Amino acid sequence: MVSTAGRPGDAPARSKRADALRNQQTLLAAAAEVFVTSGVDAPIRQIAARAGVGVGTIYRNFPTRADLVVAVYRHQVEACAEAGPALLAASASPLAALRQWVDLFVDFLVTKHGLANALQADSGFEALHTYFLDRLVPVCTQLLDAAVDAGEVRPGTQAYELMRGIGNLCIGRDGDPRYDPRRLIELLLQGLRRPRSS
Amino acid sequence: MVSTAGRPGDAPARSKRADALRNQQTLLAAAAEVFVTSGVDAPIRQIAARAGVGVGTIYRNFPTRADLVVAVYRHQVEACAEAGPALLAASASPLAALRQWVDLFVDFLVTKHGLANALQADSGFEALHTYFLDRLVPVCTQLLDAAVDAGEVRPGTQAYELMRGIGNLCIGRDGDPRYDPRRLIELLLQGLRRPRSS
DNA sequence: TCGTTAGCGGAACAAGGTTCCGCTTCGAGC
DNA sequence: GCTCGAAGCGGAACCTTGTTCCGCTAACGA
Repeated sequence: MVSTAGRPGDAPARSKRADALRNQQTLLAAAAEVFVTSGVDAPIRQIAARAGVGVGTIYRNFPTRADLVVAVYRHQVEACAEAGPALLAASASPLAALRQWVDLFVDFLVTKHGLANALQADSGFEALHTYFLDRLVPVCTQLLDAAVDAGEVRPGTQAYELMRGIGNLCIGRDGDPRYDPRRLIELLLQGLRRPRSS
Repeated sequence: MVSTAGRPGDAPARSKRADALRNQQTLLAAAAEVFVTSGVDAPIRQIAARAGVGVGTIYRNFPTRADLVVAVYRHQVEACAEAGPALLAASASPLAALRQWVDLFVDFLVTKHGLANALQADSGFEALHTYFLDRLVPVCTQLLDAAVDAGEVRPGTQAYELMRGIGNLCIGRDGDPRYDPRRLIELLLQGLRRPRSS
């Protein structure tokens, strides 16, 4: 059920046309965006349109929806992980970097929660989950520590706990205008700040 | 979102053609059967066909799928509750009655689990759940006690626990031939029997 | 530069949801 | 018992989405 395309890093056995590879990347990015705006149940056509490809191309690369969701998941974990240090280097302050990173992370959670649905009882889900933790907790820790070192954030919060809290805040929203997780998460981040005085 | 038709027992505000009322009952029974065999996501057409009505009739009575599922749920709880004493009176032994009742209960669980999905974050779900407990635990207790009194079943098991166990056994099966909850439940009931000797 | 073929787009088909309207039948009033 | 207004019905028609298939395009090895 899981895509047979190699894990990031290993060269595909051989032969794969350059445009096909490019398409796959475009597709992953487009799917990620559409998942965020329309959920993981978004019509295939919508994703195809966003990516500017035909639906056939999606089905060729990802025979089932679960394949696509898993691939996006990996892609997002990777992107999120790489974005951490990059944001830290580029941002004016570590807290700003953390905030931007959390924003990416929230987008990613849509896919993650959709994944849980799409895979249901499928095994291999746990493997993906530990992969996710192993990869992202250190990144979040790095951002958090930097913000603490810079004196922007009070010490004493664990990355795992923060990520889990954010994850839980993102549960169960479905376009309900009365519940916007991002608002709450912003509050959470505010709460993280080191008190002005003291 | 919940059907506006009155709860069992109260006369509808006024005027409701007899055939319409009859149809509604037929529909509930048909939907329950179809839910058992095809799950709560069964096509509307299939339910209409089973009931021998047009799809329009379903939409008129139950505008959304959730309405239908909720109505079937109530209907099933009621049927299950009423079947308890009836089976006890009609069966040769209390254990046989219990066994038949559990069979009804398992059918009902399909709807119940489907309901949880259909309603998701919808409130009112808890209300239905307590209604379910209040109504059925006493019935199950009665059957269980009768079987104990008849010496067919060892004492010491609580109805709530038994029902919950059965409920949990019914989770996550989806036509997988390798997992048939009814087989396990049968084992459970066997385990309930008073040891031959002693 | 050429030929092979991987890969592409999207038309065509399938399946299910939802709406709508002309016909049927109920049942209140007489 | 008969009449007639309208409640209620069935199912065709239409819409959305999933999935397959095939003729065309263009990448790339020779």
